[in-house]
Amino acid sequence: MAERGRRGRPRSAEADAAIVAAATELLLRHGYGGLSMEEVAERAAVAKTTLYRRWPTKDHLAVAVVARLQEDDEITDTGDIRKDLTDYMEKVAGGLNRMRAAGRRPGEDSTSAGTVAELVAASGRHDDIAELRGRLYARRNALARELIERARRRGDLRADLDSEVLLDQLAGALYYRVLITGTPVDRAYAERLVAAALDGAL
Amino acid sequence: MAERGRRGRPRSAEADAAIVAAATELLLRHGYGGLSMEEVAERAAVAKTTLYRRWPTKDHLAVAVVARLQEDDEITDTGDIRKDLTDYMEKVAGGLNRMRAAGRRPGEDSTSAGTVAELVAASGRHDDIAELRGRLYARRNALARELIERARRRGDLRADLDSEVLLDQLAGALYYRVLITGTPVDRAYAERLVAAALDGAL
DNA sequence: CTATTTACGGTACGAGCGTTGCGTAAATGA
DNA sequence: TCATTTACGCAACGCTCGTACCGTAAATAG
Repeated sequence: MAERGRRGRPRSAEADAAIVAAATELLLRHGYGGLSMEEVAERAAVAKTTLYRRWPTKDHLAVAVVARLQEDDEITDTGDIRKDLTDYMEKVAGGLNRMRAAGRRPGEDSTSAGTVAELVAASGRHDDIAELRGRLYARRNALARELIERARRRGDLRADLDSEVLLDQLAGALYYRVLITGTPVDRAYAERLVAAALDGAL
Repeated sequence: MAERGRRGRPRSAEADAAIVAAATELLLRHGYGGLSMEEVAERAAVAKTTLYRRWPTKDHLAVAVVARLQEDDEITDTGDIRKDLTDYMEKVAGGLNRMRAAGRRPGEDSTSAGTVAELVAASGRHDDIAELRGRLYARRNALARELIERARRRGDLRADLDSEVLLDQLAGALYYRVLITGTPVDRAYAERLVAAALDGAL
């Protein structure tokens, strides 16, 4: 049986599930450094070679785990561009904060970006991960851009708007705070951010 | 002789210089992954323990190397806030691009952030590095904020300006492009960025 | 039923980070 | 001069990532 046309012994779905479960548990509880391939193999009751048959490196496994945790946030368009952008920023911030919380024991290491930074670094180490992440961001970006475009056509935004830079500013500020400054981001900050971007500094 | 009050054998300044030189060479030529502690020790003609006596981890050594490479860019105030901010952004981008180029052979891995991302991750792994970087950014941030504050008092910027968010937007967009998007940043982009931040989207 | 193909488990290994222990070298203080 | 203190070189080790090899298990093709 198995998949039509596939020869040989099929991959074990149980192993898949057990590995991902163990890896998720370790990553969330002990952070990126606490995610040990040998520990995952032992907890999943699987040989280490079985891990590497599915994911070529620990980075790839970690990316797979985090990708599974990120529900793809839809963008809502209520017609109020200020509210829509703020909601969108809040969703992005939520994803960041969720990763940011991984592997942190209370009181310890309270300002670092931990897992988020490790995943960014993983993109730098492996071209295929960078490509994957690029596609994800391109898709999300395209959605947000449509939102902006509609608002612009309604006349709610200036006609000569640089939507690429606008999105860089918005998302960039969030990532900058989480990754570089180490400050958490909440809805209040998202509101200030959107206000600044819309109203300008002059 | 040696330092007044210091007992025992003094640290070798030659060793210091040789280590930093070897580490810089390796980091720039082969990137973060190509920076091997044992290779550094061998090239510097020094025992590995001598490295670890000075820097507790490879991350710390790498940070020291990069910090030495970053000339501290002064912020100039010509009275034209648009120009001053653009110049400042260009300097920040220059530092990023310099690190971004490290360890990349032509044609290979052309979109990643490499060393920049690894250093951000290093901040997440070690509290003392995060603190050090925090101080550096706070200092730089304070200078930029003074620049903005002066412009605001001149009446060149709106009175109710959120200068914290403005700087997050500007620097954030640069880091976002380099780290997440993988796009290089140049003066033209800095101009678009400042224009968008000053003029607003409405 | 048999041959082929692919997955699995287990072990061993190389490479790199970081640590430990020990004998030796270079400085200071009495 | 001699004890003390700190740095150095060297070798060995434990840990983790990732790879190689091998015998075995589970599927398909004929």
